[in-house]
Amino acid sequence: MTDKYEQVIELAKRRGFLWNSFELYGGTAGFYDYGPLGAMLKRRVENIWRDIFVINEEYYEIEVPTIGIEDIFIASGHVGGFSDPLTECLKCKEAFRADHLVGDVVENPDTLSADELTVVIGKHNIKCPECGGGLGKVYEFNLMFKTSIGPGGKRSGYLRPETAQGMFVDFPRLLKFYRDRLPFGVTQIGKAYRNEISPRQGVIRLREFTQAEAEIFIDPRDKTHPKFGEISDIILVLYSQKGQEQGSSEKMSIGDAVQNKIIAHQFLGYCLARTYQFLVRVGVSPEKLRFRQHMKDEMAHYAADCWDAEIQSDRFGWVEVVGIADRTDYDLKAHAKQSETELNVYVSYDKPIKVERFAVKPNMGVLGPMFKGNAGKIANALKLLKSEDLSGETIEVVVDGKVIQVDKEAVSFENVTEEVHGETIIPHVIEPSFGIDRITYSLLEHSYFEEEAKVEEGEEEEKRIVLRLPPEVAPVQAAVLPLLTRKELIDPANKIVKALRKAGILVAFDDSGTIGRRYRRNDEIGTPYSITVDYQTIDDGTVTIRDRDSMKQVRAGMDGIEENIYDMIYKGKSFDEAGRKV
RNA sequence: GCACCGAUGGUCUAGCGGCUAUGACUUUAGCCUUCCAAGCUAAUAACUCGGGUUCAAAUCCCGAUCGGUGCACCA
Repeated sequence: MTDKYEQVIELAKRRGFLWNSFELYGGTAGFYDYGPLGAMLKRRVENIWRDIFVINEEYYEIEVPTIGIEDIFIASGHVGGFSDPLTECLKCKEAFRADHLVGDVVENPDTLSADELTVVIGKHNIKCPECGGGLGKVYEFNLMFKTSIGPGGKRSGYLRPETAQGMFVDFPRLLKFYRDRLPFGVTQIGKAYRNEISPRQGVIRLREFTQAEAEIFIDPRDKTHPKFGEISDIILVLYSQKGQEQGSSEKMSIGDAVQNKIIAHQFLGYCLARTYQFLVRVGVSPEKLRFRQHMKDEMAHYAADCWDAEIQSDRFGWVEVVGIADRTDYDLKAHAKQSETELNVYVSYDKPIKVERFAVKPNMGVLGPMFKGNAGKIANALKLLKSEDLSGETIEVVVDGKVIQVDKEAVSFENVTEEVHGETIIPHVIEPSFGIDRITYSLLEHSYFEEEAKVEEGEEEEKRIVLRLPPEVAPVQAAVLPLLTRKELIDPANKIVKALRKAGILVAFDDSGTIGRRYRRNDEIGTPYSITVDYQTIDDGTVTIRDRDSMKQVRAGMDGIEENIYDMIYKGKSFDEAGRKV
């Protein structure tokens, strides 16, 4: 079976985009190398992501270690949730928590190691609860790569299973950086690691992969977005909870989807729109892209709403490439608890509100001489009393476990009206999380075309492989080709190469083989423009520029060629404007 | 992790116990060539790894690794 995955991977290997890591030693599943062209392609994808989220949304990028300390992942739930001892039924293959199975026969099963659990299961002859079959050896199931920090192995560390936690942990610093105001966002592009039991599907499921994530901290009472109007007309294919029950997706504008409560709120809708724009810009086909809402039972319990961007691939069907979730205040609360530090924001009201409050005022002039060193503690205790505590003849407070009587003279109290200017809240987090490797593979697949090509009538059609990458992401952006291997053509070609490089364009010079072969070579790696130097160049200083997709050519001046090409790549200048038709 | 199938130059492939291991494409050097791959000459380059059977293993057996598919797991 030759499917598109195979064709794309074959091309990727052959031309230096992507291949299995450690091939020299036989390879290891779940790891892929990006070759010279692949690394460049991926970097360009990341830079477009930066353009959208870092530059245009002003969600500054940070970089934190890929190794995290244990506390972080205790808070995030990865330590507890991702390290269960599992055993499988040898007959029906069902997997079970081994510690749960031995719960009736052992005091504290969670303290036992996998080997010990295996022994217990054997000794008590515990069978599969489903079918009564025998159970296999118990193994630890933990998605995180564990390591130790420093000598002695006393401190545990983990390779992060997602980049998100680093941004939550830095919340107090980031809040200061953004001058104590909501909303603000922060991003990170980096590696994450999951020790998958059996990674399959090539580059789709990796043990080491690149995530681009944004964590946007917003006021939970206001989930509108100031720029919602810019994107509310964008039409997306939505595969909502309801749609999934009915088995159908629908096209709908983001404005309508938020209006009809299909998407929970504006902020989430806004993120969906920017995600759509990003994916299409890097080369994903819009007709092979949809947004699927998580079903209630698959959504994390804390999440308010969650949508995945899914891309259709030839072999794997719909593949999740982006997750966009409203994570509420779950993460900040978890880290606040684990670190015993408040993680919240003081939010001012538009107008101060008036609040009536019962206020106790201890008279320090009396309390001081009376209680000396204890006076401060007693005063604090008094402040907590309610009006009924103060109505009796004597006032009693408890300090350090002792009941102390305080003279009424020493305390005054009244109802006061106070102005309150704001309150402390825990922000909610909106998290768009991108799988860069999956996106990079997907755009390769969507760009890959095999077609029958002929330039002129009467010629025989021949197979042409072409990667229709957007010029902006193409790893090689221009090829400079002397028509023949002659010095008088090579010299001007070298001049053009220099000019293009100076303009920041990645350019490849190629004078090997016939011109046709060189065009094909460049088609295959997605080079959008080829510049050919011929004998007319010597006469009148013009060259031909060939368009990868249409195979059409225009004639344009050698002078200013770098600007000409640059504008086509980055400024949307059309190929027809680049020169005179030939 | 289980079951089944597979693994030969960069890529695709022939090979079914006995050779110097097919062939094509690619690549490199040169020739030819005035715009869409394969005209000429030459060169480079492979049996996944480890064990076993045999006089002899790319070929048969066992194991490992990697890849594919199904189950399980995962998002």
